[in-house]
Amino acid sequence: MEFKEAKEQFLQTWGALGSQWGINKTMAQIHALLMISPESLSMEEVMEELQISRGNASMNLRGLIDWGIVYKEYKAGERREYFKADQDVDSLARKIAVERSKREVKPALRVLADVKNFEDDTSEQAQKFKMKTQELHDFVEKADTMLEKIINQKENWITKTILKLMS
Amino acid sequence: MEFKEAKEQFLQTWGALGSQWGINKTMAQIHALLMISPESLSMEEVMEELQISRGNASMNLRGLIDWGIVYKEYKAGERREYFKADQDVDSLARKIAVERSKREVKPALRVLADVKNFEDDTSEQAQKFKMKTQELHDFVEKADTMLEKIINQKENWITKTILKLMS
DNA sequence: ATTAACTTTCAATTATTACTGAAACTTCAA
DNA sequence: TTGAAGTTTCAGTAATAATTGAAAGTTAAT
Repeated sequence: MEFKEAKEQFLQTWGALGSQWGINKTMAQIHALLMISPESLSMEEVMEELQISRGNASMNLRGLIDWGIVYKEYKAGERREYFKADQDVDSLARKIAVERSKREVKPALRVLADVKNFEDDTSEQAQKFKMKTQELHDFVEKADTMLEKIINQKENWITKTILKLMS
Repeated sequence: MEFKEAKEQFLQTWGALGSQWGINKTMAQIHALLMISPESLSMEEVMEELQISRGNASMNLRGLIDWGIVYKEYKAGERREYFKADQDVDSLARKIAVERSKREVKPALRVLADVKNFEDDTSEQAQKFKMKTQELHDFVEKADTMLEKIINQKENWITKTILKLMS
């Protein structure tokens, strides 16, 4: 395998992994590309490497910046903007987790908490419903708390977590 | 809010949460429906409650059975098959995690491990690439290991994990 | 062996999500 | 203040994923 080919395959794989875990393919690929590039890249270069349109590149770069894992860089005397990725893999994962919790889990929790306040209904169905939604709410809340605790350990959170779990 | 309405909203929300986390909407909804039903349900009943087609119901029920979180039940003297969900929320989450790791993470790991065996290339690009893909591989592997450790704690794995993390 | 009750399959359709490309917008240098 | 270099926006289009529904398949009672 040649380097170029390896790079290609890596970008593909990372993109697929990303889209399975809630980041869209292009976004994951751009991030991966910036990760492995020694120098920051211009939008033009990103478009060229990944064979994507200007619009796509622009939107997803902005997305990455919004998520706080990619930064703009201005080179002296250059008009063009350059982009570079946060080099720290840990912080990437941490940011994704926080973001997804905020956007998806928290709103769902609100609904789950609310949904058991229906008008009195003593049917078996209604009683079981109340019980189960409560259970699900508690479960999701706990899982979310766990995730928060894990990612809030500064530095090497994965290693630290593994160690603690072995005790 | 009436019970019927509450149930409706719950099924919607749970479906949305599911699809964001890699189970398709209908599958998540069927599971949720079975969770809150005091009795096991026939395919007919599932179709009726969720307003979905026979094909959809059949495919997703099978999917749930494949994932090991829903079971068939045969009632004495009845032709029809009934379905019931695993009542334990914990085990549901555990099974999803295992399944996704197997289907998505493990294959990606193989690629990440492989991708640095390209023919000699001493360019800065290639060196950085080797380094970063190694880093990503180790990261993903660690995260996967962490997940395994978490879910392998029998009973109340979330609670146990939280406790350990507080130490 | 037939048939009624039920389940599965899958080609066609529909819904959802991502991507393109060109026009509009911004910025800065002359 | 003009225009060249660059970026953003977004309506239209393409790609992907989920769903339908009808036909084929299965099962078991008669």
